[in-house]
Amino acid sequence: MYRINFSDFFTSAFSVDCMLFGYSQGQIKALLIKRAMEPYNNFWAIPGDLVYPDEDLDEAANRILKDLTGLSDVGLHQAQSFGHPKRHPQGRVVTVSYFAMVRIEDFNAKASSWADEISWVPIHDIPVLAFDHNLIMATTIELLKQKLRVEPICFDMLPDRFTLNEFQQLYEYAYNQPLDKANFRKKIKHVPLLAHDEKQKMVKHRPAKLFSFAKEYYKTKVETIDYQFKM
Amino acid sequence: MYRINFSDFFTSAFSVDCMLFGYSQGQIKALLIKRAMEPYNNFWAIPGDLVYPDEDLDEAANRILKDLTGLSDVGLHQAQSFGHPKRHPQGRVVTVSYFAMVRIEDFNAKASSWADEISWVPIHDIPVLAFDHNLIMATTIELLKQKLRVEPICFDMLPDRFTLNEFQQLYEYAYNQPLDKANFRKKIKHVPLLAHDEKQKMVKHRPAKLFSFAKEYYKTKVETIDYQFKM
DNA sequence: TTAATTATTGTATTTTCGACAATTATTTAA
DNA sequence: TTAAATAATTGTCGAAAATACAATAATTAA
Repeated sequence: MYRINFSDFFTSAFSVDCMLFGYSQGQIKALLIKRAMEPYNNFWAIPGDLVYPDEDLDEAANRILKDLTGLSDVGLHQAQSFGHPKRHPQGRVVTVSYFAMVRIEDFNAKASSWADEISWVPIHDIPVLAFDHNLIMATTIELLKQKLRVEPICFDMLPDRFTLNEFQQLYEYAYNQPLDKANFRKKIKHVPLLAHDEKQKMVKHRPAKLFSFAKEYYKTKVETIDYQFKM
Repeated sequence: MYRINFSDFFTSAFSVDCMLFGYSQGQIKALLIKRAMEPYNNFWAIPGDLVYPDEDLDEAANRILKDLTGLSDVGLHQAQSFGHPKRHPQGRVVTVSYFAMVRIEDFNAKASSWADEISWVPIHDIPVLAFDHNLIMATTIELLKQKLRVEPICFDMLPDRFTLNEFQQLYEYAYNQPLDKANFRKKIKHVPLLAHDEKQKMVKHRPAKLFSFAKEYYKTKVETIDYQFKM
């Protein structure tokens, strides 16, 4: 075991990568930015930034989110950390990845100083990305899918009022397999939904009833609802 | 938004905290070390170390594990990262926590340069720890419990040959609730176990049959076994 | 040989799963 | 105004799984 000076350890930086997921047109999409600087100029990338010396990781993730979208008070989930010594060409940068779910329609994500252009890309069609961002993306998408099974976080992506079919289609897209309508409705019967009188409009067939997620009620009852396979 | 020099970001260090879990006497235990240096001299802590400049995170975790126990080729799971600016009194240190499951009987963990003393402590009786290690411990234990539901990792803690009761008691301790024997056996009927002719010895009652986990078989079949609640 | 102890297996009821069928409400085109 | 088309919604039924509880079997210790 070799020894180096204590101070030699304090020569790295860390960053936070902040993945945003949304749902539109039957697809779950991730927000990508086109880099406007070296390294990897013009590559698509996950939005992220270095963490400031006096910032906690969660704070940094929130700052980036705010910068990019104007949103605050969004539920951020920490995913994995990545630290290959060569992952960043300009020095040792360990990155912590976060993800959050948002309603794409609710706001206009804005290209900030670090990006020219942004784009919502279906998670099944992610292009080649800068750095090790393809690895980060793939790992984080797996985590998202796991959480979708266990926590009712999909409602952060759905519009405030949604049809049961939209709800179902989100899961169909995530797991890439069709689900039976009738059975899906039985499975979600313990998820607290509010039924509205309002119905779908502008559709050329029988309109579906609209529902919304009873978030407040869920919070008080969360302990008693079992979303998880139990051993 | 304030601006600082690029080079000012490269002033932090990384550490890896490496939690070991084992199972003995009906309890899931975590390995703690008693620190033999400042800061937090004489406090119990999670074994960990700074990451070397040319090391990947996983490598560092493996190195620590090897140092501490002599073991390599142990399945390490990354948990969460923690980065409060004040979490370490001597500078900015972001830590990535890992955990692994081992058989306590299989080896003698040795106090290394950084520790006087080590101890296996039941996860339900963790004392006050150095740094923010109580937070790290609690978070990681939750993650362990989650993984126990979803992946057959408990066998890394059990002896090579175990009784079905030992298997069951591990889960009872983890979730802190009694389980019905007959029903437990039905639930695990799709877990690939090898039954041995050998039986328990030195017990003052009818000896139980011994089983072992069919790891190789499991690896080939893992795709088809569903350990998880499916939406 | 018997009491004590724990392992192991079984049964009966309820609940959920999974595939599919039937019915209902609405729009659009004839 | 009516019928066809489309999709929403609800229902049925057998199979499988979960749950509660009971019965039986195998050992040891006295």
